This record gives sequence, C-alpha cells and structure tokens, in this order.
Amino acid sequence: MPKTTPPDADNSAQQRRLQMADIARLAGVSTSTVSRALAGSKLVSEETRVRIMELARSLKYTINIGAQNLRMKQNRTVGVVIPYDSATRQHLSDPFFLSMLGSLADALTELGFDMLVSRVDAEELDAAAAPFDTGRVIGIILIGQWRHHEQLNQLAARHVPIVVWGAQLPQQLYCTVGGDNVTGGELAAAHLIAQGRKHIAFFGDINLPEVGQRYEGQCRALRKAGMKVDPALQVSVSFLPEGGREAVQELLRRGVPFDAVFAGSDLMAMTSINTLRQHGYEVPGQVAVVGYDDIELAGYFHPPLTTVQQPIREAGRALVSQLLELVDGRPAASLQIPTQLIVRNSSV
Amino acid sequence: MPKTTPPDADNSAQQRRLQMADIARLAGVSTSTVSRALAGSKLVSEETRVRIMELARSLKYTINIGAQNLRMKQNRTVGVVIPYDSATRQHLSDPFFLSMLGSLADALTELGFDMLVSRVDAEELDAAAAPFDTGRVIGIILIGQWRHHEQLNQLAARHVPIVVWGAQLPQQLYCTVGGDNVTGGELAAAHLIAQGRKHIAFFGDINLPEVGQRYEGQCRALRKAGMKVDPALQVSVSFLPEGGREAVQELLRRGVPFDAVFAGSDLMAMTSINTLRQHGYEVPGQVAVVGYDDIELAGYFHPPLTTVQQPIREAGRALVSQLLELVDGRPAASLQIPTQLIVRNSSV
DNA sequence: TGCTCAATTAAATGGCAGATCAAAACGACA
DNA sequence: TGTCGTTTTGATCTGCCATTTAATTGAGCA
Repeated sequence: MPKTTPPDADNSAQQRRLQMADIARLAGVSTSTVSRALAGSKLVSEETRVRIMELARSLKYTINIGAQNLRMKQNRTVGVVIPYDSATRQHLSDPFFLSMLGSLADALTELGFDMLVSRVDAEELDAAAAPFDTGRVIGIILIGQWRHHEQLNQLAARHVPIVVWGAQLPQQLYCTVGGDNVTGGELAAAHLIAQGRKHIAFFGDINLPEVGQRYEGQCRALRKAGMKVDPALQVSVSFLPEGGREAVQELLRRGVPFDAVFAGSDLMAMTSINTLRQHGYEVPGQVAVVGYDDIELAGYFHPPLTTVQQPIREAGRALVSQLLELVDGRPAASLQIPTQLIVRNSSV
Repeated sequence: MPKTTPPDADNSAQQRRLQMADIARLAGVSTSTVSRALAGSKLVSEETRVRIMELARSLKYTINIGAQNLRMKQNRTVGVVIPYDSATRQHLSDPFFLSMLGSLADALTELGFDMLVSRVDAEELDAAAAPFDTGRVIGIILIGQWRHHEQLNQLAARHVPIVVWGAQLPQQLYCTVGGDNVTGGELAAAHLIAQGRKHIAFFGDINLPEVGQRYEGQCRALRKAGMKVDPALQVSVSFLPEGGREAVQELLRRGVPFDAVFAGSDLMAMTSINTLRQHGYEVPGQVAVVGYDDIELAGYFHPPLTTVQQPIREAGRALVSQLLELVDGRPAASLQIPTQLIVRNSSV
C-alpha cells in the first residue's frame, strides 16, 4: 500500500472532540488554569475564570468525565440491575419494576448521579457486579430479589456495594429496601374480611420472599379474625401476566369455594379478574379482588382495582441513600417502608 | 468486643481495587504480558495466557474500563434519554415508553453495549447531549420526539450522533425511527368503518407529530370510504392518563353524536372506556374503541382492547443499528417500521 | 533590595494500551 | 560447539485527558 490514510486533515479535523488543551491554547493560558477555572477554584482570578468559562460554553466544551474519573478516582454513576428469569424470559415488563426504574432515575438525577442500566440472567447474579468490577459504577442497585438470597450474600461478602429491592431475610449480609409486605398483606386480607368475605384465595409464588411475606400477612389477618388458613386456597403461579389466568383455572379445578382473591401483583389481579369474568363470575359481586403494587393503571382498570400501594417514590430515594452510605464505607441498615391500602371498586 | 477492627494496613489493602500491575506482580510477569494476555494477543504463549486469565478470574480482577476507554478512545455505552414535560411532570410513566426502554436494553445488551439512562426536561433538550459531550456515551437514543423538532435539528447540526423515536418530518436533519403512524391510523379507522361505525372520534394532541400522523391516517381512511371528516370529532388532549376522561367529557359537552373512538394511545383508550362506561355507554356495543401501542395490558383489559401494535422489538434493534451507523460516521436513513392492527373485543 | 502574596505554569500523576527494541529461551542445523 | 532463526517475554516510553503539587513569575510594599 503506497499511502495510508491521510495524515491529519481527515475526519479527525472535523470531529475531534475538544479537550482542555484546546481551550487553554485559545484562551492563551495553561491547562492548569483552565482546569481550575472550570472547577471554580479560588486560585484563578475572577476575570480569567469568567473568560475561560464563556469560551468553554461558546465552544460547547465539557470536561471529559472519563478522564476526570480516572484522575480523581471518583465516579458519579450508579448501576441499576434488573435480573431476568432466563427460563420464563420475564423481561423488564412488569409495570411495577419499570416504575421503580423511573423513580430511581429521578432520585439519582436529583443527586447528580448517572444511571447505568443492565439486565442479567437471574441464574448468574454474579454478573450483576460486572459494572462495579470494571469500575464503571460505584455501586449497584438491584431490582428484584427473586430467590437468589445466597448469590446476593456472596456479592455482599465480596464487598460489592449493593442494595436490593426486596424483603428482609434472616442471615442477610446485603442491604435491602422494601415495602412492608407482611403489613401490606395483612391490610389487604383484613379489608376483605371486613367486607364479609369468608374464603380468600391467594395467588402468587410464596417461595419468592416478598410474596411469601404478603401471604404471611394474609394468614395473620385470618388468624386475628379467628378464621382458619386453608392451604387449598393458596395457588402458586409465576409473576408472568398469564399467572392470573392459570391461577383462576387451577382454583376452579380444585373446586374449593372462594369469594375473594388477593393477588400477588396488580398485573396478576387484572388477568385474574378477566379470567373470572370469562368464567361467569362477577367482580366484585361474587368475587372481590385485591392486587398489590398500585401500578398506574390500577385506578383505570375496570373495575378500579383495590390494591396495596408500594411506596415507589420513597423507595427510589431510600435505595439511593442506602447505597451511598455503603459506598462511603458506612454500614447501611435494611429499610422497610410503610405501605398503604388503596380501596377502589374491585373489592367493595 | 474488646478489639476494634484488625490492625494492619488493610482496609485500604482489602478495598483498593486491583490493577494490572498487581496481577503482573502476582503472576511474576510484566504488565505488558498481562495486557497482552487479557487482550488475547497472539504474542503470548497459550500457557501463560491461561495462567494469567485464571489468576485474574480468581482474584475477580477486571480491567478498568474507564482507563481502557480513555486509552483506546473507544466506548461501549449508549445514552438513552427520556424527555419529560416539566409542565405536566409527565414522567417515565406511559407503559409504552417503558417497554421501549426494555426493548432497547435487550438490543444493546445483545451487542455488548451498556445503557446510560437519563431524563431531561423537554424544554431544554440541549441537555440531552450532555452524556455525549462529556464523553460518557458514543451516541444518544431519544425516546419521544414531542414537539421539539427544532432543538433536535440543532443537536444533529452539532454532529451529536442521535437517533429519535418518532415521526419523520420535513426538513429533518436528525435520524428517526418510528412506526408507520399514517398507515396505523388508517388501519384503525378502516377497521372501525368496516364494522359499520359512522362517527369516529379521535382523541389525542394532533400537534404531536406521531399523533398528527395517526389522525391523518384516519382522515385518509374516511375519505377512501367516501365519508367526510368532521373536526368536531377530533379532541385534543394531553398524553396523560386523565386525557381519556377529559376527552370523553369534552366530546359529550360538544353534543356531537359518535359511535366509535380512536384513541392516540392505549392508556387513553382505557381511561376513555372507563369514562364512557361511567356515562352509561356500552363498549363496544354503543361505542367501539381502538387504541394505539398494544401495551402488554391491552389484551388483559376489559374488554380486551383492539389496538395498533407498535413494533417495539424491531424498534429497539433499529434504533440501535441506526445509531451505530451514525457513530461510525456513516449517514443513517430514517426508518418507518410497519405496524399491525390487533383486533380484540373493544371494537367488535 | 528584599520580601510577601497572588496568579499562573511546568511537571508529575492516574490505569491502561501499543509500539519499539532488547533480551532470553529454544530448537535446528552446519 | 557455534550460528542462526523463531518464539516469547521484558523494559521503556509515550499517549489518552484531566487534576494537583511544587515551582515560577510579577506586582506591591517596606
């Protein structure tokens, strides 16, 4: 090959990103001065600082964060990891998780942090730490604990700063932030009992810590009311949208009488209602239904859905603040955020 | 506990991130060799490469991506920006946008890219380029064009690699990927006409490019059927969930007879149906309703919603591939992805 | 002239990659 | 045994883009 690519004039000229040295040259000062000026240091005179800042703004110059991070050994990016179930391919689809993502985005933006989102196979949660291991983020917020308690413990043992949205469990080394699922479940069931319902079914996979606690809450409410817990009324189904349909069908197959359903998520409640209707049941007339999460659509559903509201806004903030504690090397206690029953028409 | 934390030098030792030099020392080789080994260069023997890689893995060492990016002038992070309307505070809430986020996450993950998510005030779209200007991402995908055509043009003129989800507009300097809104609207309206509906209302802010095109599609279908377009049947309301309710109320106030509604989004269709029902209208008996987007819940609504399906999966992939074209300095044509009418019960 | 204080600069640093050159190990072959 | 060639590794130095420390300059003042 006689010639290689043109030496300079090429596309580098048209596109090369400005760097501090360029600003320095154009301003007739050294890079040190530019650096200090842009950082607002008192070591430069007011006059030159203003001059440099204006020049930078007019040229749309911004400091290269990567280089800055390298030099300062700091970083203002937080990793948000959403595990997905490789078996069911349950992706970023449940509206609740997506709302949580939004809430985190708000909380992080407010504090000037960036949000690096990634999805990992729930079976290989080790990979969740990758953005941390490679130095891209200062810590990880994981949405959805599922049943991977052990793997999460391992991450925490490795000193990966990580905060998990989910339930508190015994022997837990990592920090969780979650709603008060037991109370939430109790509120929901107590409400149904107060409405005179006698046979309250529970839909949801009670092996998942959060769902299990909600069921525990229901059982507590039943006991308090002097009613007995009937295992035949508990149907374990996945979190997938079809879950509701499957649960209703399974319940009908069992032939157990029921007059109320407490579903582990709003999505499940909605599909349950639809399926119940297809089978000729009236909601709430014959079967009262209560969901969980209070996703945005809950109020717009037909009938408007009674549900336990998850404190999304506070959750986002709490997750972030606990993570920052960990990042700073302080211990971060797990938090439980109060939940609230929102009564709408699906249960009264 | 009598003793405080163990004495020796170590939480610095335990906490300091390993770097290449450490691995080199532990492996008894030079950093050059480590670098070459981890990069898979042929200049190291198979044997030492394996040895070094195993050592690295056992120590959970990973190359510092920031430093690597700086050195190699490369980067595998893409920015995804969601504008929000500061007036209405419409946040990351419409399920459609959230699904899009999920789809992008998939498409990017598949190609080994990271996703940096941020939200910016729609009135200050300049800020959308910040993650690019600061070198954190190689380009920007913007979800939601709204009415900020001009600002987007400016960004493109600045050579910010940016791809926008939205409608193609005249004199557009930036690349868009979007559904075929005109055809989508036409399909929806033609379907309603075929069902014998005579007075089809349209709900949605037609100043938004995408919505405007959907309305245009409806008008085209009407004209083709020899029906005339009645402006009184077009109700401009925001994309907020309450939009549906407001639109129904406004339409009733106008006193125009109608027997069908084509709503600009599924969310709006759902709230419209609810409001119609409250006012004593049967859906689809008296009023047929068609939505737009085919969000996950559409099929689980009551009645299951007829809607125009947005090609989310393809959209995510297309957005990414066009962005990568731009990043590589090639021009990227705007794309329109075909849409499809999903007929369910709300309209038949 | 000597000295202090403020403003600025030169130079080192951060963690890694790549290029170059030198050194060493190894085998082959005369 | 000595020479040559090949393969593998080491040492060094520079560049990426910024920050920071120590050094330098200039002005003001006794």
